[in-house]
Amino acid sequence: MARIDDIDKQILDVLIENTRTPFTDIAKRLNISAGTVHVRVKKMEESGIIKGSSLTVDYEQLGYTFIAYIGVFLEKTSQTQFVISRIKEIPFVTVAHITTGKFNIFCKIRAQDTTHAKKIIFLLDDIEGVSRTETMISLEESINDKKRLLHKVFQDL
Amino acid sequence: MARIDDIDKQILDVLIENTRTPFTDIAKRLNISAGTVHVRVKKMEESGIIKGSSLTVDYEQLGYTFIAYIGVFLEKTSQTQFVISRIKEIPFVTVAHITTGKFNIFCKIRAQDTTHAKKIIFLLDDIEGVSRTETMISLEESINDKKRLLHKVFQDL
DNA sequence: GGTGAAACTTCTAATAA
DNA sequence: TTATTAGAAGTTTCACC
Repeated sequence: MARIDDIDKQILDVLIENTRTPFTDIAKRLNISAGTVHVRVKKMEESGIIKGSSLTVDYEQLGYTFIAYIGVFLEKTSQTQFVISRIKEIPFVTVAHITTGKFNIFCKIRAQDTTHAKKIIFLLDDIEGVSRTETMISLEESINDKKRLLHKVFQDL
Repeated sequence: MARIDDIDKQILDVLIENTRTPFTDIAKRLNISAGTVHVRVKKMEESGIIKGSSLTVDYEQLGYTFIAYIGVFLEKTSQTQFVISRIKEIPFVTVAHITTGKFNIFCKIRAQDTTHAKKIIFLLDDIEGVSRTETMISLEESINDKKRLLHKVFQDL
């Protein structure tokens, strides 16, 4: 666990909510100087705690309305890394985990529609070492909130 | 599908990679003026295509090393919305979908360790209407790249 | 470490094309 | 719709606590 103090945590909290919050604003809120905010952010960037920033985009408006989770079964566990490397080549697979339990690998895909999704799933099925896949289509993305966790990062359950 | 043109797409592409890229930089790359970038970004914010921005944080460094996916089985489908509303109250559930297939609801949790995860899973199990849950622990997050999709948003398969 | 102020860069909004 | 421009705002550096 990186050693960051309470000020750092508060800075993170603000920037997680909105990356573009001016340092001068943050400084005012936390009663420190903008220079201090700047130095601390820079340090967290250097230490890798802050990995980058990204826009939150409305995929639906861009025509990407289809989300599914796909469990992947392998013929042999030893093929895991190979299959992962092949999955990385498929666009629209946005998340993939090696998991315990039912599946060997577990992915999330985002596609335009069912036809598009079918193509992606077929690509997955065709990877050497994949015995079969199991698809769970999302009917509604009820929670998807990076901020949810992040605001709670330092809160106990 | 929102009507955005090629310039908009290119602006999105840059900002998705790094929200803090100066508009003057983007302007140079695309051979347009910074004012134009500004106007276009503003429009995309107003239309909701740009929903916000967030820091990408290294959770591992913050002590959150445990990721699991949890499939939730309900006693009756009619309880779905109620259960979702209860799940929303649980911190550390970062994603939840209503799905077809095996499970009724499908969540992702991020926790500090197994003890912490156990508490979260027990909270889920205790929700009225939940008959049981099935946990898949992530051994490795091999792909988690918002940028992966985003850069490909306008690419065909 | 933190501050405050100066120097520099970027943003924004209004105007003009 | 896009470009220009000037004033406002934000960032960064640095000498000094």
